Amino acid sequence: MPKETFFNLDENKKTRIIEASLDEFSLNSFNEAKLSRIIKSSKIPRGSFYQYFEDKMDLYKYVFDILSKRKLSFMEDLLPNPEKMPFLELFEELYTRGVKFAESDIRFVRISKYLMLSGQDIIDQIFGDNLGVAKEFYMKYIETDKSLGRIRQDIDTEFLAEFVVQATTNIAFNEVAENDDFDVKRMFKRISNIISILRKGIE
Amino acid sequence: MPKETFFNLDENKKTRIIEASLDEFSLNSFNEAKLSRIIKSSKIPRGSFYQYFEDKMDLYKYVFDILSKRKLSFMEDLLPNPEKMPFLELFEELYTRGVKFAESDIRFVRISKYLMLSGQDIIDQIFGDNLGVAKEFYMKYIETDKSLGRIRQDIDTEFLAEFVVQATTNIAFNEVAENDDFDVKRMFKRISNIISILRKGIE
DNA sequence: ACTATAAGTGACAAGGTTGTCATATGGAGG
DNA sequence: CCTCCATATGACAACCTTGTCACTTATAGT
Repeated sequence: MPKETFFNLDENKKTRIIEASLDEFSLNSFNEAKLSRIIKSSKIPRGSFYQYFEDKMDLYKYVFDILSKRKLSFMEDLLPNPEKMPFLELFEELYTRGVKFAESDIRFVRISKYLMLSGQDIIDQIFGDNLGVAKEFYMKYIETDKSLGRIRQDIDTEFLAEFVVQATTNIAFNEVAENDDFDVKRMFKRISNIISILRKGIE
Repeated sequence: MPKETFFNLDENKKTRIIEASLDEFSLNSFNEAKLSRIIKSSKIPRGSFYQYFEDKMDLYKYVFDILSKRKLSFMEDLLPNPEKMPFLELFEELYTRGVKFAESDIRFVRISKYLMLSGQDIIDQIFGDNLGVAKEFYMKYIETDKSLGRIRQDIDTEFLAEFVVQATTNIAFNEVAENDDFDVKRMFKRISNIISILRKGIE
C-alpha cells in the first residue's frame, strides 16, 4: 500500500500517477512495466515517487487493489445469492457484468491479462486465490442444480466450474488481444453461444 | 534463421545453445528472456553468439521453428483428412496428440504460452496466422457435420471453431501455469468432459 | 610450411533501469 | 521573522543488457 504521503497529495497529482500507472501496467507485464515511464508521463520527480510508494510492486499492488474494488462494485449485489438462481443464469449474469466492467475501462482487462501471464510468484503476491474462490462459488450452484435435476448427474462439478471460470477469463483476454477496440456486441454474442451449447450439453 | 556458421557447429555446441534457449524462453517472455543468461548457460562467448544469429529475435524465431516442426510431426498424418471424420472425433484426436506433444517437452507449451501473452507485434512476427488457419480448418468439418445433420443447424460455425481452438490452447496453458508438473491424466479427463458436454450441446 | 579465409573471443561502448541521498523548498506555528 | 518538519527534487551510483569490434586462433588448400 502507498505511504501516507501519497494519500496527502492533491487529487490532480494522485490522478496523474494512477492514470500513468494504469496505462503502463495495461501495456506491459510487471517486469516490462517501467517506473521511468510512469514517472515521466505523470510528471513527478523520481525522488517523489519513492516518497509515495515503497517500490514498483507496491504501486502495482495498489493499482490492482483499485481494479478489484471497482470490479467488486459491479458484482456485489449479486454475490449474496438471495434466492437460489440456476447456475447458468448466474453465470450469464456475472459474465454480463464482467463485460460491463471491462467496458468501463478496458485497461483493467489488459492488466489482468498480463497478471495471468506473469510468473506464479507474482500472481500469488497480487491475486491470492481469487480464481479458486470463483470456482468454489460456482460449484455450489452447480451442485444445487444437480440435486434439483437441472443439470445431469454425470457432469463433473469441479470440471464445469473450472471450465466456465476459464471460458470467461479467456473470452475477455482474447477479445482485448485480437481487437484493439473492444467489441462488446461480439462478446455478448459469444456468451450467448456458449450458454446455448452448455444448456443443451449439461441438462 | 541462424547464419551458416551456426549450422556448421558441432552437435554438442548446437545442442547446448538450443537447450539453453528452450529453457530461457520457456521461463520468460521474449522481452524478459535475456541473451546474457543463454550465453552464460550454454557457455559460449558473447561474440560467438552474434556469429551464429543476427540477434535475439533471430534465435527466438529459430526456437519457434523447431517447436512448430516438432508439433507438426505429431499431427501431420491427420491433417490431409482422407475421409470426412466427424468434427468432434477430429477435435478429440487433435487434442490428444496436442497433449502428447506437450508431454514430449513441456517447455514447448510454456514457450507458446509466453508468445500468446506477448504483444501482437511479436505474435505476428513469429506466428503468422496459425490460429486463423486452425479455425478455418475446424470450420470445414463443422459445416460438413451440419449438412449431415450431426450438428444442429443453429450452431454458429465460426463461434464453435473459435471456441474449441481457445479451449485447447487454454487448457494446456492453464495446466502448465497451475501445476508445475504436467498432469497428463488430468488433461485427458478434461477433454473427455468437454467433449461429452459439447456432444450433447451441439447435436 | 605458408597463406587465406572462417570462426572464436571478451572487453567495451552505449543505453537503460532502479533506488538513494544530500539538498532545496514551503508552510505552520511560535 | 525564524524555525522546524514534511515534502520535493534530480543527480548519481550500481547494475544490467545488447551489439560491436579489433584481435586471436584454427583450418583447409597449395
